[in-house]
Amino acid sequence: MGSLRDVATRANVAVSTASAALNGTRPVAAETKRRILAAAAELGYRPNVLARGLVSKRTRILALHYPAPAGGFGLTEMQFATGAAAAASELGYHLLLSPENADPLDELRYLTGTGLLDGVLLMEVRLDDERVALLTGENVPFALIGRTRHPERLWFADIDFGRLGADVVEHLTGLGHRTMAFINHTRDAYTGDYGPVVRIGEEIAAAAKEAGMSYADGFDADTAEQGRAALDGLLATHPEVTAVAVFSDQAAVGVLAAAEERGLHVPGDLTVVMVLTSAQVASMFRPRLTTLEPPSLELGRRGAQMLIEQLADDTAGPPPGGELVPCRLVIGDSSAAPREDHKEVRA
Amino acid sequence: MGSLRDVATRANVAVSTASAALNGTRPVAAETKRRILAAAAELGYRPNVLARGLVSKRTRILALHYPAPAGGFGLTEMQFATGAAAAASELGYHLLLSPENADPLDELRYLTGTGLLDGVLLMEVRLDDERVALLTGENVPFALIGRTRHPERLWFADIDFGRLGADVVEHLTGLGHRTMAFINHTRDAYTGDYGPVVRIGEEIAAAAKEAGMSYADGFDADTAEQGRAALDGLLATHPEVTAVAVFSDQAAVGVLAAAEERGLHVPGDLTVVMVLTSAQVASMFRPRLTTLEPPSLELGRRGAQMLIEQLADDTAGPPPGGELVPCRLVIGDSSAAPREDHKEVRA
DNA sequence: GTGAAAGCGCTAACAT
DNA sequence: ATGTTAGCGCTTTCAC
Repeated sequence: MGSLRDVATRANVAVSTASAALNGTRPVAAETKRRILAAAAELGYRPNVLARGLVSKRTRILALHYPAPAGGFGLTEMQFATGAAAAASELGYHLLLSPENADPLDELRYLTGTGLLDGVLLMEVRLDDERVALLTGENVPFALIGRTRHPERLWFADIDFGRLGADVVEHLTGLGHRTMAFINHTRDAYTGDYGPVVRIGEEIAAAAKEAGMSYADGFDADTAEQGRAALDGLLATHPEVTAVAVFSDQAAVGVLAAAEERGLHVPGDLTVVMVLTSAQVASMFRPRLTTLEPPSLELGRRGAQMLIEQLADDTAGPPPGGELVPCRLVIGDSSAAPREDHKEVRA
Repeated sequence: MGSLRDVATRANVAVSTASAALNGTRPVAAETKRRILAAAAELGYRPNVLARGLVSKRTRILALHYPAPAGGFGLTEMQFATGAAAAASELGYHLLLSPENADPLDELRYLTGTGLLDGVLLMEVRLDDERVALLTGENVPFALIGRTRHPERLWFADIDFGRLGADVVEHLTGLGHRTMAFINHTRDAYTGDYGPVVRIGEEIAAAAKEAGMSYADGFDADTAEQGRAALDGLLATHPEVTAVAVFSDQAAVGVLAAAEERGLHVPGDLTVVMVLTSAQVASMFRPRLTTLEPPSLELGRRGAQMLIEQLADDTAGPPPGGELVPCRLVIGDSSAAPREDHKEVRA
């Protein structure tokens, strides 16, 4: 298929000269270079990345490592991969998918030792993710999509949860709401240590408090049935609530159903907004739900870019506070001003 | 980090013996082998895949090649990647994401010449996909997720569209419907040559005809607005229709909206079923839509498995007719028997 | 059953 | 500015 030697022979130069001409590693006379490039083109020469990597210790391959999708990935998670692959590709890198199997840590350690990778991008990062210690120990460059509890000295791209909380609250107060509730994902074994579930709850609560809104939470739900129960429970104890933010797509299905069963019109009687749901999915609900759409593609992109940046420049430390990417507010038909006579209606 | 040489030294054997012991390439005395394995374990030895690949010409790396997502990938497309990566991983292979950039064909040719890949998995295959000729010419093993117009001599995994058509029709006739319509994706520059859009239209029409149903199509839609218009147009010319199948998620939003505006109850007055939409998405509609869920993960898995199979056994030709995977019928709240007095109601 | 030696295709000193 | 020489870490003859 044509090796560098063939190119060199055809151009009447030494292999090292051909290499230099093709890579710009050292000066080559214009005429010589021309001959080499011509020979390479005629032969359809493509460098062997294995040979190159073996000696140069750089492969321009990154791995995206992710745990076994507990209950299947959603669109959001998948877009990390697409975004990261696109960014990597644009910068001349390749992205290897590295799903978790039987023994996650062992496999990751193994993979990083094979010389195949220049760095690793970690997805679905948990607050105390063990992969961080492992990669640090192995001295493998890495970056996170998401972040650990203490990401101060790490490269990471994550959602700007602070801003997300503020945006939700601002959207609602802007409409005139003075009281709201948040229905989070439940904290099971998986999500209990999963950053977004923890952070989002904290940040919305903080923003609501700061804005002087009355705030209710603790009615978490992952399924339609739980969502229905959540709204029932919520209205039983907090009948004054005029707006509710929901994290889980499925829970939102139940919330809307429960509202309808009670004769509550959305958004007339109750404003419903989603949080971290894609606009595409939010627009499938009826009414179309307002959502704060996660910047999934962008997070994937930024993660890959940061990792490559780090590879190019060893001296640079991670950006303080990482990269925080805001969500986009996409207003649907599910948010409106609260009724003036709200309390009377419910009474 | 420990090379094979280090292992050999530590075990007091030659490198070739260490290699043989680790790979089972040739008989090694039990005691010798024990020492070698022990040394490898103590050193935390991991073989260098670049060096190995350089000499053996096999890397156990596959690429998943996909065009730039026109309008963004949906969940379905993304799951091909997850499924393929999982299957590859289970069989000891790695999957490289290879998104299309500026010059798709050139890049694919380049990549296959770098010695990095054992084979390529093609996604979003078009009826006359040029990548097939290129890979055939380059003599690179490949498999398709989807298929071309003439896939007879190719390895491919695709949806069983024949069965899909039959399943849709059987579901509807089973409920008592005698007349139906299909709202396909529109055939723009992209989808006009895209297999599923073409095949699904043909197969549903054929199945309906075979079952003696009266059948209407030609009202295609990709967006909610087009979906609304499609139902309006459909009912204007075919008021007798009692059931409609829809391909596009977004179009379904419009179809449901248009039905409601006309005071048509779903499923009481009109049965609506989705085709090739995930149950997860279908369950977000209200009423929950019946759908024939595409076997996306499975297609990804089968594609990767076939490719690996092909790699292991050069002599075997592709399975005749490829692998056809059926969709799963997930019944929601949107399908029911047609009203007895249907014609009177509309009149 | 084991060892010595060659070489995969390339980059990176080191000469000239 | 160009050529020569050494490997990178491994698999694979070929001897013994």
